[in-house]
Order: sequence, then structure tokens, then C-alpha cells
Amino acid sequence: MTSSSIDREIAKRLGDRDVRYTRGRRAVVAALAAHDGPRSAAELHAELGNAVPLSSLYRTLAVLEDAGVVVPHFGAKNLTRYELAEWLTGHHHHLVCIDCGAVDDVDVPSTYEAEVRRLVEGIGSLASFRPTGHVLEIEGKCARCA
Amino acid sequence: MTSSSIDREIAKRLGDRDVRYTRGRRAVVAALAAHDGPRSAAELHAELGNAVPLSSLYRTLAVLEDAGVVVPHFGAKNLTRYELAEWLTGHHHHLVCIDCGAVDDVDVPSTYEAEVRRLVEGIGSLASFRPTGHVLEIEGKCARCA
DNA sequence: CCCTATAATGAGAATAGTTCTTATTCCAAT
DNA sequence: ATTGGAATAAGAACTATTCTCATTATAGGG
Repeated sequence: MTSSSIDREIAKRLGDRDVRYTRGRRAVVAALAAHDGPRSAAELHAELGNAVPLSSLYRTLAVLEDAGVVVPHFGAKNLTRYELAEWLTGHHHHLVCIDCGAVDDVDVPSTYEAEVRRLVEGIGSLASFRPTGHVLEIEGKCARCA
Repeated sequence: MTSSSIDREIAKRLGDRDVRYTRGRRAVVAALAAHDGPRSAAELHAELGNAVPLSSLYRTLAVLEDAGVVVPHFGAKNLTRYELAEWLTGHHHHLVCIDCGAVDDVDVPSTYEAEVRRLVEGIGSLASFRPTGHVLEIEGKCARCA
């Protein structure tokens, strides 16, 4: 999905909910779309500077999360990172480097993904649990730290 | 693994590192072993009361994490939960309820687990990433909330 | 069993990430 | 242009966690 079409999708979703797509909110979305992995409030703030003050940034992330535009990711102590929801970017998983802590997205070929889904359904049914989604985090050494 | 054999394993591991297995540390381990899923400092404190003051509890969890006895789990905003490491309890995954937020352990039959490992290796090799482990979180509705 | 060195503890202060409050500003529809 | 509700900005407040340091408990040697 192109960046501008993502923008249009978001404008539509927010419009449907009477939530305004303001300059600050666009800036945060653009910063999230520009990278390939979840980003923290601090990282976004460093990038956006005074254009989006920290308190507004947090509020914006909460608004976008409410609207289903972004999704939080909890992968480190005391740090919430956000990324665009999968209906905008496509389903993917994470590669988490055990050395440098970097988190990168990885798109999974659909044959693999189908297998993951099958396993998840199987495991769920063993435990009287009805799966609606799954998160697979692959831990290891990234190319830089290998 | 029985609770007392877990205790013996931990005593050995801590002894090897000249870390004392004191009353407070035993109490924290017992509280963790008594449940089937990761628990937060607040939850443990509510349970243990003044027997283990909050500051000692946090320190204890840090010591146990250092020694590889417990493992942190980041699954909620601003909250770290801990559980006994897999060499004590066996490899497992998590069922995360999207309604009530509960996190439960689920043991995965070894045939399934082997498939998960195979997929993880395959995905890693597509991305020049050398996997050392994986975390599979299954999101959905638990039996209570179904 | 008692001493002693050292590790561990407990109480509270300090910190960091995040959320809340409130006055002000912006925006869309009249 | 006006206006009413939504959004913003600044800083105070809050909460989970970590730090400090004086006190206490523990293991090992006598």
C-alpha cells in the first residue's frame, strides 16, 4: 500500500468516527509510516521535535489507537512502541535482536503464514481458547550484530 | 517438574553463582510457581504482603532475572510480568485474552512445537536473521470470556 | 556455637515514562 | 465572520520502577 493511499484510508476511518485528521496527527502517522518497525513516543518525539509536543504526541497515539489506526507493541521494559495497524501495512511479524534490541518487521510468505495460522488454531482448540490473532516474535541476532 | 525439584534446581543455580537463596527470594519463587502465567510486581506484592516489601520484591525479581531463574514478559502497557524460566517449567506459549487481559500458559505438543521451530528458522533465513528463540502469543477469547 | 565478612534487606527518596488538567487555539458548519 | 465543539500545549500529577544507604541476616571458619 502506498503512503498516500494509507493516508487516504486513515482519513476515511477517522472521518467515519468524527475524529479530525489534523496536522499533528498527520505528522505522527507520517513518522510511523516512514519506518519499518514499531517506534516509541521518545523516538517519534526526537524526530518530530517541537512540531508535536510530547503531551500531544501521547494523546495523538491514544486517539489513533482508539480508532484502530495504530497498535501498541510491548517488547521492552517500560516502553510502549507503536506501529500502523495491519489493515494498513499488511500482516507481518517481528525480528527482535537480542543484542541491540532493534525490532524489525518481516513479511511472511503466505504459505508460511497459513501454516502459522493452522498451528495457532490447533493450539487454541487444545485449550478451549478461540484465537482471533497471533503475534510471533522471532528472537535472535540481526544482520548488524551477527 | 515438581515444585520442590524446581526449588532444588534454583538453589543449585543460585549457589553456583554465589547468590543466596534467602527467605524472601524463596517466597517470590513460590508465588510465581503457584500460578500458571506471568505475574506483575503489584500482583506478587498483593499476595505476599509485608513479607516482601515492594522495593525488595523488585530487587529480588532483578536478581532472579540476572540468574536466569525468571523471565520478564511485556504484554501490557507499563507493566512487566515475570514467570519462571522455561528450563524450569518447560517451553510454552501464551494465550492472551483480548477481553479480560488474562495471560495463561499453554503447553504445546512437541509435534506442533517442532513445526513452529521449522517455520521460525525458515522466516529467519529469508531475512538474514539467525533465530535463537521465539515467542508465540495467541490472542483471542478465553473460556471465561467466550 | 559464635564471629566476621559480605550479601541482602527495608524504608523512603528519586526517576522515567505516561497521563491528566486547564486554558487557549483551531476548524467546520452555520 | 461567528460560534461551538474538538484539538492543542504546557506543565503538574501519577504510577511503575530503580536507587541510596543505614541496618540486618547469612554462610563459612574458628
